[in-house]
Amino acid sequence: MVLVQVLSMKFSMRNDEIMKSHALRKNFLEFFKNRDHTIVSSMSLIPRDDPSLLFTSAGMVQFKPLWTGTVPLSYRRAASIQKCLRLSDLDNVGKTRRHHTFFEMLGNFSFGDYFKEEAIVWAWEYLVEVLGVDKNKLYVSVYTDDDEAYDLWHKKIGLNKERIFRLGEEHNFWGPAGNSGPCGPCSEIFYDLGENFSCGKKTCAPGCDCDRYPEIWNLVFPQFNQTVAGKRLPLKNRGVDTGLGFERLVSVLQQKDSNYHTDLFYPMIEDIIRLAKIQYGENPAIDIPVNVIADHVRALVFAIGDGIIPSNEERGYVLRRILRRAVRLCRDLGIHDAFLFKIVPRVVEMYQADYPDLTHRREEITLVVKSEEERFLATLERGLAQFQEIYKKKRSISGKDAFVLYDTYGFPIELTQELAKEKGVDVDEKGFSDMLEKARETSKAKAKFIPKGEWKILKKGTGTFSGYDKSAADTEIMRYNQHNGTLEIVLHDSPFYAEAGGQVGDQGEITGKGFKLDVLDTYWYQGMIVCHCKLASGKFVLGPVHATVDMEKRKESARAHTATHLLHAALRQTLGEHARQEGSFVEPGRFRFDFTHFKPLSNDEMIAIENLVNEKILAAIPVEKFFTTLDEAKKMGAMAIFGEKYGDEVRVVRIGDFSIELCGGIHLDNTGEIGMCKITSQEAAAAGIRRVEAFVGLKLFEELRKNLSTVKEISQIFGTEKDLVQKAYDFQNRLKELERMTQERTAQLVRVEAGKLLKKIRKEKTRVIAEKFDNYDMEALRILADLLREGAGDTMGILYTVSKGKMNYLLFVGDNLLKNYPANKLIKEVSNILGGGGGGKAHMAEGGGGDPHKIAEATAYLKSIIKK
RNA sequence: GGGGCCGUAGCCCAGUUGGGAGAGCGCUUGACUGGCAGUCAAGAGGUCACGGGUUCGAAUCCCGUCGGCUCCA
Repeated sequence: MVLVQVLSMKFSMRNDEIMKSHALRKNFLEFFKNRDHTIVSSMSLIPRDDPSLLFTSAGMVQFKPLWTGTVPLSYRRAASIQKCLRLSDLDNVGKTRRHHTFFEMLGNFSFGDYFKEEAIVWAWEYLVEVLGVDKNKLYVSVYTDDDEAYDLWHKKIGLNKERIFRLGEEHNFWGPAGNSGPCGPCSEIFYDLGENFSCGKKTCAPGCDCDRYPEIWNLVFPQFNQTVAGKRLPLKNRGVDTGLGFERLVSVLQQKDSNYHTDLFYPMIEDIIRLAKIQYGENPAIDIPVNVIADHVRALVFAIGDGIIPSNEERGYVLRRILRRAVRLCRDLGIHDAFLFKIVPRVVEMYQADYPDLTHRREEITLVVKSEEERFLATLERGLAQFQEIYKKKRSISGKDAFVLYDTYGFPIELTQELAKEKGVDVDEKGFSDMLEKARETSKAKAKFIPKGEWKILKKGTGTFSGYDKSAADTEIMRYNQHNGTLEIVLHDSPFYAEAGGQVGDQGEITGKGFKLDVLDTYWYQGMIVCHCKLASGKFVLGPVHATVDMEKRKESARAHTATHLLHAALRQTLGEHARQEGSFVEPGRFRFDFTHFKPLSNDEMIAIENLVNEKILAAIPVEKFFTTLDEAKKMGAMAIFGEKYGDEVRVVRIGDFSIELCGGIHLDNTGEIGMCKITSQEAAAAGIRRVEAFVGLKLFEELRKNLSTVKEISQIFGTEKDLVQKAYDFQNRLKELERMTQERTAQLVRVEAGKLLKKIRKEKTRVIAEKFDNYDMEALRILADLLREGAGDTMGILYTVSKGKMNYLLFVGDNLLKNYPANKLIKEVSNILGGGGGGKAHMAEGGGGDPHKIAEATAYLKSIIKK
């Protein structure tokens, strides 16, 4: 039976159709399905429960807990095609023919089932028998002392010794994805593209960095579990983890000399060269940027498709970097406007058969890419101006300048170098990279909270979540991790809900013999629910513990969470089916909700949505929560968000016939418990994505009470409850009017006063005056001083005012005296005498403080110096 | 999570080491012109993001909060 299947497949591979990537994906999964493997669909690029991983970076990521035994096995063999995103090769992308940021990884897996023999036999069989790959072009490697694998290749497969290489830890020991987890020796299969692709070194052989021998299939034999500290412990379900690089495989089968010339990329490249009006395949200086752009756009499409939005932190930031790198390369091709977004529809078209979700999100992805491109172009423009400024001032660009441009203004170092070259100056590259390195160090030194200490394992297993039905538990600690005064704790029976689906983790306390821990947060880590705790009292000792969830906070969280479901349904009903959830953040009493919609909500829409939500609250509809299969849930019309679940079982939350969603979060039993829901703000979260914030329950009530009491207070001030807004405007206008009038009057008054003083100065022929003005502010004194300076250029004087026991004074100096007696110098002496402080400009200075009785003394001083 | 830069009129921004809140564009009104474009003149518009502190005095200095940009993890 199996044989027939293989033969028929082999036959069909002669057909060109099956060499197309789409057919190949199916073919691979079929092959392993026929060998009793469960086909598991690709996980999102956002790993579900591993905070140590930024992206799904390998096919095995979603299976990690299956080897360590932290999750019960629902199958022992699996095969998958996994979307992956890897940043570690970013700089290699484009330089080689085989590195990518985004790639698909085909893989077959065994968890405590088959081991090296089947893995090797099937891999060989699939490549040679089914796909008809020329076995004379294949080489393999094994780990230094892995004789078992060596013998299998040599004796079982019959491979010549010249074709088997023993390589060291660097090549043939597969470290864990992230900083811990399953790992083990591996055996790789290489394809020889021929001498044309060789680096030409004598040492060039499988494992070489150059393009000649791409590693197409890596067969890993996980048998250790690496701890954070780097210790390797035996793995519970040792097995097999293979990764067949899809792009490389397709390239071999379609007999292309580069991954970029396969049907996984070429249609994009055709678009790029057509739109940019350039020639491809003649000049590496053009080909390489084109290839990289194709790679990056593909990565962007899949990442944004999985709900990641370019931003300045974490995953979003990585995305931003990828996009910006592509935009910069566009400039090398002479493209200065937003361009990448034009390629997006092609990617969707190429991949939608196997990734149907992309189809629904095409417009959104395009828009996100476009607006992010435009944003970066603006950043570039700013940086360009900044560069010109620095250059104009200094005629050179130091490493520090380059770093500031990069670090503060986001201006790529490559562009700085290009611009500097045009100007004929050098950039101190070493100085730049030194500063970057230093910045990296300081950033790393204050790294974040992922358990850093060593896990102490008291009992094997992951523990379970029991908090759907209860708020407290008597239980025991399965493992803990103590580090710098904080404790990470995994409970056997955890009533604490771990952060997921936008709902924040539970808080509460864990008490034991003679100690109490505050649970500050709860999160998922490799299939385990971990409580982040701080010792509140006593001394932490092992033993039975009592765990209590802070139910007040949780109830308010549940209010907010159930309200998001109502809001989601209300948005779709009011705005249309396109209003899909993009993400949410739920905390006690309030929530944020992002959804796709292309313009701001109007006032009417907002009211309609709020009304609908509150109607459903007042209708007190029961909230049902139950587990079922994914298929069954979809049949019921449940909306699935990005969440990925193990196995087939999913949790459904249904609110009458109004809302049905897949959700693992904590919900109320009845919508009536929400109390009330009010949207408090809306804004744009990204292009095409709106964000609203809302309050619910007690927190909303608090807010309302605060607002009402404010209004009441204002009413009391105005003496009426009617037309408060109009009243406020009236007051404001009246105030302005009065201010203007006061100003005018002071000006008049000051003119009169100035006239009097000028007359006095002329009459007395004095050159130093000192006058006190009650109820004048500094503004009036300044105007007065100006008038005096105009009328008497040979005079200086002190004008002062005393109010509330405080003196303020102003020293002015006439134009003819300016040079020899600048006011800002004199005021220091004067202030010394008076006992205050002051400063200002040459013609006028101000000061304050001090003793008014000493004004005579200060005047005498001024008179004394002017005589000199 | 850790750095850097920024937040001033409707808009783009200046504000020189703490001492009169400004320019340009836009807006309103008036004048010239048969009308428009244009020119000239006058004018309106600012809690200097917010909250503390230092000071006789803060847009300016210090601390905190919020928001934007940016680099690193």
